[in-house]
Amino acid sequence: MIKDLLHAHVLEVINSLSLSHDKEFIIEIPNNTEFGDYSTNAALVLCKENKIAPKALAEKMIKELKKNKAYKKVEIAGPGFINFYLAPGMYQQAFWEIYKLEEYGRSEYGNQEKVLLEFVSANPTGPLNIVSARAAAFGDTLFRIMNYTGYAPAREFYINDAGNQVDILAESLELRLRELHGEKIGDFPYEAYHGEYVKHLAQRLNALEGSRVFMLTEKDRMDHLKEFALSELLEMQRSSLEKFGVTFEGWVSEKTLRMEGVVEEVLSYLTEAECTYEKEDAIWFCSTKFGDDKDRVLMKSDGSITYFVPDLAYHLTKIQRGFTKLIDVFGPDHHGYVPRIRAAFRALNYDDTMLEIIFLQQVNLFESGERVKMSKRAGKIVTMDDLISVVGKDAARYFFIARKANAHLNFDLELAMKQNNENPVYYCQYAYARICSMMKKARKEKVYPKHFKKDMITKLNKTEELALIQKLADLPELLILISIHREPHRLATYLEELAGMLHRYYAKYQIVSAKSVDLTHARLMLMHTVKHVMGICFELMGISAPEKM
RNA sequence: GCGCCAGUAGCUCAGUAGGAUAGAGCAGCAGCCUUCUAAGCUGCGGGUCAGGGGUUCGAAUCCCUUCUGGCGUGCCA
Repeated sequence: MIKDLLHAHVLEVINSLSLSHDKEFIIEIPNNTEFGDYSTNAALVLCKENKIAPKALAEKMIKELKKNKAYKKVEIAGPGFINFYLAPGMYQQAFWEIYKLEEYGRSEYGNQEKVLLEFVSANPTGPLNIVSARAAAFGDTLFRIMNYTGYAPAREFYINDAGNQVDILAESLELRLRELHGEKIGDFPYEAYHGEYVKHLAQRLNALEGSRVFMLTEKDRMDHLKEFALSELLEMQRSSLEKFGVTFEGWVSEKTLRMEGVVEEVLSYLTEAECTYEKEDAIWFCSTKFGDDKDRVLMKSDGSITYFVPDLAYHLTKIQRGFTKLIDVFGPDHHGYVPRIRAAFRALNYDDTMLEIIFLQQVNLFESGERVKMSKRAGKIVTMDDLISVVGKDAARYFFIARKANAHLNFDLELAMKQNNENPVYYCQYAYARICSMMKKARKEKVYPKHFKKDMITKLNKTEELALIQKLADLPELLILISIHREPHRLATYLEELAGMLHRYYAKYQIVSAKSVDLTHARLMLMHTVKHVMGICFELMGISAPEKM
């Protein structure tokens, strides 16, 4: 918000000097405090189009800028930067604006655009693993921040409850069930699901229905087993996600889509658009005409359809439901899939820029320095529930949120189990708890003001205090940038920086002191606001804000 | 082979509409608790931003190229 004021002022000066300004200049906070509180590259950026040397231009602008008394100092530096040193009054004014807002940082930037965020969408053939946990933390946090910045986002989980994998699941369950009834089944098939959870499912079904399933015909039995396994596993996934603080506005079932006939519809659309052909008894989509590197099968030679068709149908329903931005959060193994979906959008005359895919890179699991390969089929996975019970929801969410999407992520189990302060979430939460503790003390010593008033602010003039205010002032713009670039990890960085400033401030100054009540009031007002802003950040990340630790 | 993503301190990672002396946490070393919580603070050490070239006032960031790693390249999902 301070940046906006400065930007407007610089623009005003540019206009008053009748300079052309086709190129965009920026206001930034220099990483070295010697270069002022804020700085602009305006003279460097605009010198060419105005045919004037950068330093001369900067001097000219500074002369005008200095007419505003809100600056302590405005000076030229380096090749032509203009550095601003603000008088405390400007920070204090900004602080008052921040203090007054209940939902500080909320904006209407997104214009209520309907955005569909699809993430996790794991096969319902087993418990959710660490990779899904990463997707859940990422997608949910992005949802919260977009919502806060004026978009109208919705979270959705696509349930892959039809097709091959589910059949294999049912077969695996049947084998375990037979085992339970004393049948010798020999080696468990390689393709089948080996995880312990299948045994648990079998036990549960056995307890409920005994051997009744075996009376059914082959087809009825498979359908029954499928239905049972799916509902159990889906519920398991839903509850894991809920424990992780993630809920979805929608759960869309592939099976349901198929029953509604949407899939045939899509096939007919593609055929009408003359984008399909028959080859080797299969029906193909000529996706190469639309930018894919090979054509894709829609219907296999055995008459069944590929995964692609219902998934495309699903994406089209998103558009039909009025969403104008479709964001898919995918694992890295799906990137080869994107060109064909885009191709289909183009083939059907949809704007494929509506579709945006975010790739989360994989999570590499380590155990005592050794890379562990995970495989759902082989039953070797670290589940999301394991993760939550071992490191806790807050630490786990933070761990995933704090890293940008397209970076590989190394996860060391032993390290996580130590549950030490390796995870910076404690650093942030501790800062919050410390503020609460100060307030408690202030109340106990009866120096906590009934109301915070504007004139208290003038006592805030220490470098550290103004720096804290500057940091607070940065949040609204940051949240918008996070929404635009889909980079929730930057909020974690912000929170760590804010927490660090708080810790240093705390160590250097006595906040609560009965000897100087006015100063205490002013500082408590600052603490109150920092706490409030940190609370907003925690909420946006789905992490709890502890009153004490 | 082709395609996508990545390579920044001992480790895990920030920094990207190009900005000034590349940052943080952990680990290491040395200090700081009779005073608001030491899950904290202060200081020290630690770097050829994978290598090379280019673009320009200016590059970790943009372009080209080489190397290394991961993933993809199913009538699987």
